[in-house]
Amino acid sequence: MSVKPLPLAPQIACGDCQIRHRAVCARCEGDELQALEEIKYYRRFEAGQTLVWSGDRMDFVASVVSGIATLTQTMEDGRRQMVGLLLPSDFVGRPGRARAPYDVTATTDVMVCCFRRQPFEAMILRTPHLAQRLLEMTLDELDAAREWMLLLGRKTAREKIASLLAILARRNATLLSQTVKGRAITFDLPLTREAMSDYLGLTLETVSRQISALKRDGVIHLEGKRHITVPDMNRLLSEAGDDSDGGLVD
Amino acid sequence: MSVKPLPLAPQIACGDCQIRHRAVCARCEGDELQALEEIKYYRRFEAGQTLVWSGDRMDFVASVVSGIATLTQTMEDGRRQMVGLLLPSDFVGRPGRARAPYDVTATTDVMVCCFRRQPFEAMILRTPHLAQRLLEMTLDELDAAREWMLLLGRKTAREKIASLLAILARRNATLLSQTVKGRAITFDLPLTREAMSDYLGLTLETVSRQISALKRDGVIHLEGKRHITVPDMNRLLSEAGDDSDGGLVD
DNA sequence: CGGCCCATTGACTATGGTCAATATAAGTGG
DNA sequence: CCACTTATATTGACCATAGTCAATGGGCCG
Repeated sequence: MSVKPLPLAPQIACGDCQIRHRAVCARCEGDELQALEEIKYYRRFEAGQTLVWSGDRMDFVASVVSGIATLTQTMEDGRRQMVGLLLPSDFVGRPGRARAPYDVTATTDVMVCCFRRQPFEAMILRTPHLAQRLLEMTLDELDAAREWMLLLGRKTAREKIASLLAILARRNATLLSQTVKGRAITFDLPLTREAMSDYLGLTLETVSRQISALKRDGVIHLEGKRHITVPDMNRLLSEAGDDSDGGLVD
Repeated sequence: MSVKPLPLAPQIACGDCQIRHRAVCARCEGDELQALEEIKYYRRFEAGQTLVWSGDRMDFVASVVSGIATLTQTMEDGRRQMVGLLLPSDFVGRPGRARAPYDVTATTDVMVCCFRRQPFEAMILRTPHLAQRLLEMTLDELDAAREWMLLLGRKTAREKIASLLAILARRNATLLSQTVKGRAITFDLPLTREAMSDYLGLTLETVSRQISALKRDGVIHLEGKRHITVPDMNRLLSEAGDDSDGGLVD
């Protein structure tokens, strides 16, 4: 794996930032935003690079600005489980904790907005807006983790794949503010089969077989290995084992 | 199921409360504590009772004072997955959310300290200590949920059981401030085989078989159905698939 | 072209699930 | 007090789902 020097990350003003209104900083204005501006710096990572290794010292916390990263836990014998999927605006790291408990890996090219940990921790204590937003985001992550526990513990391989595809399709639809109802949805898989298997608690062979099966059954169409079309979102959702419109109404 | 009127829950002053220094209220003093005192009330539930049904309106948030409760998700066809185990000092409910996303069930007799939701939400906004403590607790829960994802996605049935027993043993040891190293540990299972299976993503038959297997292999001793002795904690931990002393050093 | 990575597919196996019988303990009511 | 019921747990026989191991295919890049 060749480690090329990365192009220096551009410094973006908070006011111009794409994730300004969804990230930890969402509720900060004026002085508060200025204070964040002073302790932040950007970093870029290429697809496949590891941002942090489990057990490493972390001197920053960060927001994902663009791209997708994953949190994974690894057992001694090599079994791996992804425990988080980080999308733009998601938060990495924990105030008050110096060591990373998971590997953080870029699955696409990723840009993060890092805040030096010490000043950020101090800021949390005196900036209620920051703590409140972080609380809200953490509660959302907890909900997502619990949804994932249901998937890992009780869903079949086919349902697991359908659930993942549904999440990606929904996310893509909201990004493009397409309507999900009715019309076909199209997107690119940002994950390899192996990453999907780590996420779903399956082997990559099972992932591959189930994707083929969903294709055979017309639930999805595939172009190449990564480009997916979902002709009928409700069909996909019912394959996922959720109530047919559960995730859409909300 | 006969629904007896429960004895009225006693009103305890915050100063006398067992969980005073571990619950959401831990960092509140003086006026803040007084404000909490004014919006709180206690409720008791018997083993087996449901505190809240998924989808119900919840007009309070709460701290578990004593006993054990569970959070479970249920699929339409009845498959169930426990997504949280609530021990004394743990928090139930989410500020800013009116409907419960999970069933909350008492597995032993339970006492909770409820805070009326509206005033509690208002208090979060103006009491940084409260928001900060809740953030910390939520981050801990998120870590626990992620640990659980590794278990659900990647561990074998035997490892799952050993992991659960290890958690219960450790918790019991800390409660009694016994040292975990060396000497044998003894405790009662607070969960039925079925609840264990819901927690572990297994069937109750598999739970039963694996407990029998651990007994046969001398990893645990059983008296009756519920009383467990762990002669060698390190043995149990290595059966759980964690590094042999991972959870102890900390 | 050759090598590498990612993905697919097949044959076989193993782990845990299903269905069913039986055991055990704790009530409940005659 | 004992028969009866009910809830909880154990065990066995069989089966299905997903895992393992291995061969093969298809892009992409040097």
